[in-house]
Amino acid sequence: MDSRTDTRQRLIDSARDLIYARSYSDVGVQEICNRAGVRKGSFYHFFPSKRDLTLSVLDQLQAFFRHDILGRAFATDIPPLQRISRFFEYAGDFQQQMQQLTGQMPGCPFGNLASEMSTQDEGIRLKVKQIMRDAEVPFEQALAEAVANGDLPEIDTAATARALFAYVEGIMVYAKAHNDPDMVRELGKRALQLVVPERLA
Amino acid sequence: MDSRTDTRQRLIDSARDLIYARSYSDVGVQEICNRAGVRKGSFYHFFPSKRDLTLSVLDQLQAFFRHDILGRAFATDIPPLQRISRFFEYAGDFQQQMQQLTGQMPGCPFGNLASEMSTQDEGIRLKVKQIMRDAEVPFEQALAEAVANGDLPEIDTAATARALFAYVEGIMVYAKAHNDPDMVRELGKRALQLVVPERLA
DNA sequence: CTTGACATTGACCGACCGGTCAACTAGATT
DNA sequence: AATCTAGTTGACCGGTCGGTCAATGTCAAG
Repeated sequence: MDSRTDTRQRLIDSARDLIYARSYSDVGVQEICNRAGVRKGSFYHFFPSKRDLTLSVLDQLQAFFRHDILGRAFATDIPPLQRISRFFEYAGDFQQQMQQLTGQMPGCPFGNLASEMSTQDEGIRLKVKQIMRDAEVPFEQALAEAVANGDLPEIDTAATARALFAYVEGIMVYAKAHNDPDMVRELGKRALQLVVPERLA
Repeated sequence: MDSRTDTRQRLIDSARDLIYARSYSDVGVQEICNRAGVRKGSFYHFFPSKRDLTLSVLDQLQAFFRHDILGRAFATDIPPLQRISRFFEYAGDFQQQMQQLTGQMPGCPFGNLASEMSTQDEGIRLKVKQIMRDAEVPFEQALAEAVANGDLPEIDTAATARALFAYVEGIMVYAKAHNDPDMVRELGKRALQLVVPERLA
């Protein structure tokens, strides 16, 4: 049981690192196995296909994102709107760490897979879509709390949270193309402007 | 000379269609040649590599984007801020047309390649980065015109234009993951909120 | 009519693709 | 000791990868 979970987990970790650093199509099953120290035959004992492994990778990435990024950013030790700003700081920190480790800015693993795979694999698209929807929740909760506090007028918190997370994804693509993690923080400073409803013609 | 440009152009068109619909790594040189009706040997007469062909594809996509999307959206027949709103309408229209043709929402070809290739090919990354920088220009010009008109207070037009185009990219990723072109228009309605500088703590 | 440049062809390269499979090992259960 | 099961192994499948190359075809300028 121990070696079972261990081999399986090493395959997930290996695939996560390789696919996040490059892309789904560019990484082969053999290479994933090499990095995990697993023979290819064993791979197919644990996963029916490369695609299914990728779905497991997404599950674990979502768990990490939820607990270590969203959870920390949206902790209730500061006022709700400041939590949104803190999320962009943490996202920038994370990208900066990745760049120091690898020399590259990998961007958002979910956005990357959405861009590459949405037209090719409906299962992956739906999983990424659900991850994005779940990511909206803490944004919406923070907005609702700000409305309750009187920090914000009555707004459509769901639609606003969605716009905020779409902006997150765009910042990641933009910063990745520029290979510049500082852009995450710089562009993130404007995020709160998306919060207040239409004021311009 | 005629057949030269013709074969070369057919290869560019074929690669554009295939890579935009799927991804760089998933499309092979042989498949590009098949669709173009060209033998593989001829391919390497016109392009030193698949990568170089992709750079040519990007050049032509940029020309199309500049003239047929940005040019029309930012025409001066309406006030400057309305041109920004019109851009999102046109972007949504284009994605909807693509979805009707193919059943899929391909998103932004530049953002797609940025996500997939930025960590893998510096030449492609730099070209996409430059395309994005160029795309900011009409946004910035419209903002400057709005400031001059008194429709807008004095703002950092360059930084605001950048935030707007990052938002564009995010909308495309988000709508692609949802396979829903309507999201482009819905989320686009919030774009102008990014325009006015900080008003919230 | 010849020359030379461009264009085209198809065979070929080694490597790799995702995936399959029968045989084998090891450890727990009876 | 015999049985069962999960795990492991390495050979193997047909097909494709990006790219090379020498031979051939085409056509216009001299």
